[in-house]
Amino acid sequence: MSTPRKAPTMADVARLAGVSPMTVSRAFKRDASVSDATRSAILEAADSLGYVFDSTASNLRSQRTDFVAVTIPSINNANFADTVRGLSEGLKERGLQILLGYTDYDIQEEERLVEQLLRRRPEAIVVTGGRHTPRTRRLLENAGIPVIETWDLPDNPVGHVVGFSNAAAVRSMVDHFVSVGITRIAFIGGDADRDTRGTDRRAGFIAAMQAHGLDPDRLIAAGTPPISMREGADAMGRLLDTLPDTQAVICVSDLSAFGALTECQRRGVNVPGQIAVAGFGDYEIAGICVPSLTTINPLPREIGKRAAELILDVLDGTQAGPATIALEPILMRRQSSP
Amino acid sequence: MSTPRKAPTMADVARLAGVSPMTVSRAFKRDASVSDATRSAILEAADSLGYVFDSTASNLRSQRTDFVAVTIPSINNANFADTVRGLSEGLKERGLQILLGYTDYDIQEEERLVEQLLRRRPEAIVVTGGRHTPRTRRLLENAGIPVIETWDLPDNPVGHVVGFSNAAAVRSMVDHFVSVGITRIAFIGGDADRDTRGTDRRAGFIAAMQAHGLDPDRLIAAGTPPISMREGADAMGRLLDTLPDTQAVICVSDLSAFGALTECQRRGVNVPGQIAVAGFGDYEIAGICVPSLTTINPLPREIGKRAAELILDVLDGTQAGPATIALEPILMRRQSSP
DNA sequence: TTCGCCAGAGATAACGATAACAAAATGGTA
DNA sequence: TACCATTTTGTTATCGTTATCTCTGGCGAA
Repeated sequence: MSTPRKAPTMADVARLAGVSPMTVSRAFKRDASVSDATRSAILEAADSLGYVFDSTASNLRSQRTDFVAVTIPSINNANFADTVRGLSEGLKERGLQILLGYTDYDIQEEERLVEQLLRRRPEAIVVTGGRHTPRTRRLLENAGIPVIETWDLPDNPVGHVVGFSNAAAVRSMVDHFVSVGITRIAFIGGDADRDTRGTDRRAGFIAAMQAHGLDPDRLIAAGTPPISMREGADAMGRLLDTLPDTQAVICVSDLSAFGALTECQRRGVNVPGQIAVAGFGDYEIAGICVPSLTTINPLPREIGKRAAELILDVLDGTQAGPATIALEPILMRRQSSP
Repeated sequence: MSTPRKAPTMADVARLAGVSPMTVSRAFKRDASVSDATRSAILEAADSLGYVFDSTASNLRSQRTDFVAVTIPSINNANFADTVRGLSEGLKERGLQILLGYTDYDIQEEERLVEQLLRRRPEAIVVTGGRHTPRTRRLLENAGIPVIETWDLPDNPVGHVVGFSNAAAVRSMVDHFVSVGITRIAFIGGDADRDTRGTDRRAGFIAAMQAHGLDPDRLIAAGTPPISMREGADAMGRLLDTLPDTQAVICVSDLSAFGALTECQRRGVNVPGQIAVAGFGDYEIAGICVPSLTTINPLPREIGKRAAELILDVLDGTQAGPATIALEPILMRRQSSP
C-alpha cells in the first residue's frame, strides 16, 4: 500500500532506538556483544520502521557474502535437485546459502553463468561436470575460492571433486547383462556433444562391450539433453524396427528408459521377456512403474552432502590440498531385466 | 593454482590501462559512451589482471541489483520449473536475472526465504501461491517493489496476480465426468494443510460434487506435499480396498495419478474400463504413459511469461494499478478416462 | 582504596563501484 | 579559421554497513 520514499537504514533505526549505528549492526548479528535490553529495543525500533537489513552493503564492507554458488544443468531434474538438497542441508548449519544457476547442458551457457556467479563473490563454487570452456576453467582457477566439480571424475580437475565414473557405472550394467547370458545389447542416448555425462556413459558402454568381445554398434541417438521420455520412446521404436533381435537396451537416463518401456507396451513387446530395459539415475519412476526399471543409483544426495562437508573443511582450513571423493554408484536390479 | 593476495579492482585495471576508474566502469557497461580503442584496451588490461567485476559494490552504489526474486515450492517440479523458465526468458532481454529460492511447500519456510531474498534488494519478487504468514505479507507489502503472486487467484492479493482457479479447474474435470455419466468419483490428495493448492483442488472437487447433487465423500488422503508417485499408489490401493465401486478418481497431481495407475496395473484393474483416472499438471509423463493420463494443463510456462511481462511493464511505469491476470487451464482428455 | 579486566557502546574510516557534474577532445560547418 | 555541438573522459562524493580502534563504567582482587 504505502511505498515509503526511501527505505529506512540502520542510521534511522539507531536514531529511533537512541544508539549508534554500530550498535544496531551488532544487534543484528548473532554473537555480537550487545546487552539484551539494548538489542530488544533495537529490534523493536527496526520492526516499527519496517527496516530490512541490506545485504548488499554488508557484503561489500565485510567482504563476505555467505553464499555458495552452484551450477546444475537443469532446474527440473530429480537427481540434480537431490544433490542441491544435500548441499543445502550441509551448508545450512554454517549459515551458508546457495545461489543456484542452471546451464541448460551447455558449456557456453556455463561460462556465462560462472562469470555472473563469480561477480557476486561467493565463498565457494560447485559445478556439475568436469568439462568446461577454457575461459570457464581460467575463471574458476583464478577465483581464489574453493571449486568443486561433481557428477564426474575429471582427468584434470580444477580443484576438488565429488563424483563417480559414468563410464564405470555403465560398464557394471553391461557386465551384469553379460553375466546372465545377454550379449546383444543396445544403448539409447548420449550422442549429443552437449551432454558430457551422456557421452561418457555411451563411451563406457562401447568400451565394456569391446572388453567382452561383443558388438558395440547398437547405438541409437535420442536428441539433445535433457532427453525426454518421448525421445526415449522414439528411440526404442527405431531400435525395435532396425535391430529386432536386441536382447537388452541400456538408456542414458531413467526418463528415456521409461519412454522406451512405454513404447514396448504400445507395441505389445514384453519387457523383460522379449527385451530387457535398463535406465540410469534411479528416479522415483524407476521404482514404481510396471515393470519396475533396473537402473543405477548414482547417490545424488550423497554427492551434495559430501561436497558440503568438503566446502566447510576447506573454508575451515582443515582440508589442505585438493580432494577427490569417488563414490560408487549402485546397480538396482528390478523387474525390467533378468 | 595461484591465489593472488587480493583480487584486483577497477582502480588496478584503470592504472594498467592508463585511464580513470570511471572509464573502466563505463567500459564494462553495454551502452556507456567509451571509444572502441579505450574499451578494448581496458578489457585487455582487465583480462591480463584476471579482474572480475564486483557486483556487490556495484549493487550498493547504483542501488540496483538487476535481479528478480522468485520463490517456488520445490526445485524438482516440472510445472514450477516451466514457470521459472518462462520468467527467465521474459526477463533476460532486459538483463534481469532470477534469484531462486524454494519453500518446501511450507509458508513458515516461505517467510524465512522472503526475508532473505528481500535483504538482497531485488527489483521485484514473484511468489507461488496466495497464502502467506502475516509477517510475509507485511514484508511483501512494505518491500517497495512489484510483488506478483502466481498459481492461484487470491481473494485479497498483495499486489499483482498471474494465476488460475485451482477449484474451477477441478470442477471442469468433475463436470466432464458427470457429462459422460460417471457419478461415483473419488479424489486423492489435498488433505495436508501445507499444500494450499492441493486443498483448493480438493475443495473445488467437493463443491463441484455437491453442485451436481453427488456424494463428495470419496476422499483419500495421500501424505504431505510433494505427493509422490508412491503415495498416489498407496492411496489408490486404499481406494480400491474401501470403495471398490468407484468409477473415476481425480488425483491432486499427475505424479500421484501415475502412481495410482501403476497400482491398478499391479492389481490387474483395467483403466479406464473398471476405473477412470485423472491427474493435474500435464507433466510429460501424462502424455506418454500407457494408458495416457487425462489431466489439466495449467499453462505453467504462460504463467511465467505473463509474470515477466507484467514485471517489465510495472518497472517501466506502463502498468499503473495492481493487475490480475487469470488464465484458463485446459482439460486434456486422454486414454485413462472416457 | 587502587588497579586491572572486560563487557558494552561509540567514532571513524573504508569496502569498490558509480551518479552527478565538469572538463577536455573531436568533428562538422559557416 | 573560428565556433558550436557532441562525444569521450575525468573528479568528487557517496551508497549502507562494519572492521578497527577507542572509551566508559562496573566489578572483583589485592
